[in-house]
Amino acid sequence: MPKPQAEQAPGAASLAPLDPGMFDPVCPSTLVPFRVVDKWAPLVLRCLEDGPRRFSELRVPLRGITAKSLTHSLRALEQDGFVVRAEHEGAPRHVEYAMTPLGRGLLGSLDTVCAWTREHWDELLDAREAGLSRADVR
Amino acid sequence: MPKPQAEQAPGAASLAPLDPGMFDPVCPSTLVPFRVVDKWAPLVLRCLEDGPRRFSELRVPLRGITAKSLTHSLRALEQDGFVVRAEHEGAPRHVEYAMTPLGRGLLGSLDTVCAWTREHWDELLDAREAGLSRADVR
DNA sequence: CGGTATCCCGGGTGATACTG
DNA sequence: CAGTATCACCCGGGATACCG
Repeated sequence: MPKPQAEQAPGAASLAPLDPGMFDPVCPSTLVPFRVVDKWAPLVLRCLEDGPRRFSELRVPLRGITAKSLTHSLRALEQDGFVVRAEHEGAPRHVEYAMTPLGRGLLGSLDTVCAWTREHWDELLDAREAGLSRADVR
Repeated sequence: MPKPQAEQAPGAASLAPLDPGMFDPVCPSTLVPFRVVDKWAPLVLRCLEDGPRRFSELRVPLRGITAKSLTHSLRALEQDGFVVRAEHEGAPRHVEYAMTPLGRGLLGSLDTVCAWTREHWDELLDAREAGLSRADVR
């Protein structure tokens, strides 16, 4: 485990200074990069997979997300270059969000995790059940 | 995007009911499985990569983690079957934590994300910088 | 050594209302 | 339609103190 970096406040996953190459055990954002830690961001990204979507279109599959949270995630994803915002003219207003190549790449790499999860789904469930019953005993 | 499942409180990532195969846009835990959302858990797992470690040994690389948080993460990882706890006898007390095959598998799949991150590090930094300066303008 | 038990704080999240 | 503004709440996480 290389070089535990000194002064990195954990939790400052979003705009923290970043250090290439090195694994910093204190900063989750190096392990699970950037917005992945965010509650909604990965899901928002996923929803943009098949093409650009409008604000209100995004709210449908992400049931329960508030406008505020969606705005927040979109802004964050935009700042990190995973998503682009395009404002088309006309009334009523029309705004579209789309994935960038970078966003697509991130999503792709996340897919391998998803794939692993699906592959080992039964083991995961079993292990958890076992873990829970053991917790009962204690 | 298949079947948005009805009643899944987002945020209940840890012990929520899980649905195999399907992608549930409301539950982050299907995209980023289980403990990955947790702040420390992935890092704890990472620290166990090279072999079993004791409680206090884990606290070294994870600088700044409190005993409470470490305990919490370890318990969670244990419950989900990613880690095993072994209590050896003798005074002073001696407890060791080790990865299970499942844990190793999860970590492995996470590694692909890490690899992607490292590969695209420069792009990530550039994109973010661009995003930030754009944020200034607004 | 390997933890618990408390207290406390900040922010992430939601609910609701309002606006260009 | 695409958001902002405001309030309010919960709880993850840290600090500190204590225990077997």
